[in-house]
Amino acid sequence: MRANALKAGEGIFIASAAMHDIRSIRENPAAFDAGLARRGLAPDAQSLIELDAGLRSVATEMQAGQARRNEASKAIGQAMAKKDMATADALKAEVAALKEGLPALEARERELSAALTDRLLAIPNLPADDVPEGEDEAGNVEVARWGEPRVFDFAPRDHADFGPALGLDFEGAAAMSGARFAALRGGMARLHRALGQYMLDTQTGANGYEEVNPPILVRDEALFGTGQLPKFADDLFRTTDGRWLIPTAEVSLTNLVRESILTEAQLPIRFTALTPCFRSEAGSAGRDTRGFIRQHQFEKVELVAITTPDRSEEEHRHMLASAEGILEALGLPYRRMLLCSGDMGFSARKTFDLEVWLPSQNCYREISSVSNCGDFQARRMNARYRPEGEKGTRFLHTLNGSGLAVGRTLVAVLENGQREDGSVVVPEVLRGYMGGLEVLEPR
RNA sequence: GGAGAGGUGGCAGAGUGGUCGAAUGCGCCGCACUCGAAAUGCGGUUUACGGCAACGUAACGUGGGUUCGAAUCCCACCCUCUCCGCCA
Repeated sequence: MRANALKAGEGIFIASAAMHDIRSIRENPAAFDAGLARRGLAPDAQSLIELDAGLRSVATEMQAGQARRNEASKAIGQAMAKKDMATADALKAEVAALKEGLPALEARERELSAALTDRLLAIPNLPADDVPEGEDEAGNVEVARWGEPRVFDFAPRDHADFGPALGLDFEGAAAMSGARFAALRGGMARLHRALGQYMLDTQTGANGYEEVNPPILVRDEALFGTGQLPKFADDLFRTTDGRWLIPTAEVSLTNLVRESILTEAQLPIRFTALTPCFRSEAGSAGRDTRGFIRQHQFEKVELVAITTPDRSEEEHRHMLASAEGILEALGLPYRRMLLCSGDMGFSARKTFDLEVWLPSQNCYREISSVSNCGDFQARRMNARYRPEGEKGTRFLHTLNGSGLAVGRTLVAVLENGQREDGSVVVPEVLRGYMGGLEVLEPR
């Protein structure tokens, strides 16, 4: 039992309710419901539209009342300026009567507006048209494969078995922190560091991402913006002062543009960061309990792109290539999966997962997830840009992906590079980061 | 942690209960003048929501409250700055 669930009224509810655009739902309810259906969700448009209609009728009535009140108040001011107290007092009495029902209308309007916002905040992004139909991961489509899984002349072992001899210390970490923690020691720590540095250097180099060292403790608003809240509070760690540990640097990097209006010339913006990530893993009891695959704390090099709608597909491809390049440089076989409508994360409209080959499990395991969120997060964050030669503003598109998860990459390097004697070959591109070390030997 | 100051339009900056969505300056856009430019003059220049429109409503950090009426008064929170303390 976790205590993270936001109590009613506790959360920060974004004032200018953007998220899903109620106007477009109103104009095309069938398309909205069809999108929900692809997500495996029940139709909701009808009920949202009724709520919205109720809200607008109350709002109209409220505004009419306010208009009358404002008009009379002005007249009172004018009368008082002329020292005509009799008229002023008469008007005051009149407005007082007028005002009878107004507070109730205002309260009702607030209530309905908050209710609509709450409903809209809890609805996931709708899948893009080219996302395949499917209920769960069985519906994902393999779209590419790179590299040949190595043929072993001995039975490849699980990293959890041969890792400890190389400095992967589960017991020491468990003694102080509990399950799902590990301490890396000696060459293992350095290999992990080398991986992170190599990834960061590559993303900031040829791939054009700006390095950021962001906060990893954030407030409610940030998590509402990227979509972890309000629905997934139980997956997160919360501090005693009400902040949250980020589950991914996507939160920190994307929120860098919250509530801002960018010029088209500033785009695209590409951010990368190497940060610790924290996840409660509340819903994954029993899964991946052995080894370094699923930890409460892990490091990840995150990629985030902020762009215009017409360029977000292109940016998605670039991000995918940026993540895949790391796997290829490390010589790790992987496959690219296009996630089906039922398996995508809350904020995504289209996601590719990269899965790396793990010989001990004889299968591919997720090591990166690269998503185009369209304008979904931008609406929640109120992040806009000014199109050149146009008057108003439009919502940005945001994308995020791992480039890559450092801990899982370490696992892949260990397992794919293991030798029968329990040593591990250090990939060539990392050797410069390891003082030229070519092989990690058992201690 | 203690003490103090402050958050107003793209920017600077006035406004401390009444025709204030907000003076003035800068910037920006248009027009005039000019061969052209500068200078000058005139006009314009926030956003969101509802409405076919006329128009209405809301917004002066955020959220509440007082009042016939709030940028202005009260409460809470957020943020910035200055000084002191502590600290990697």
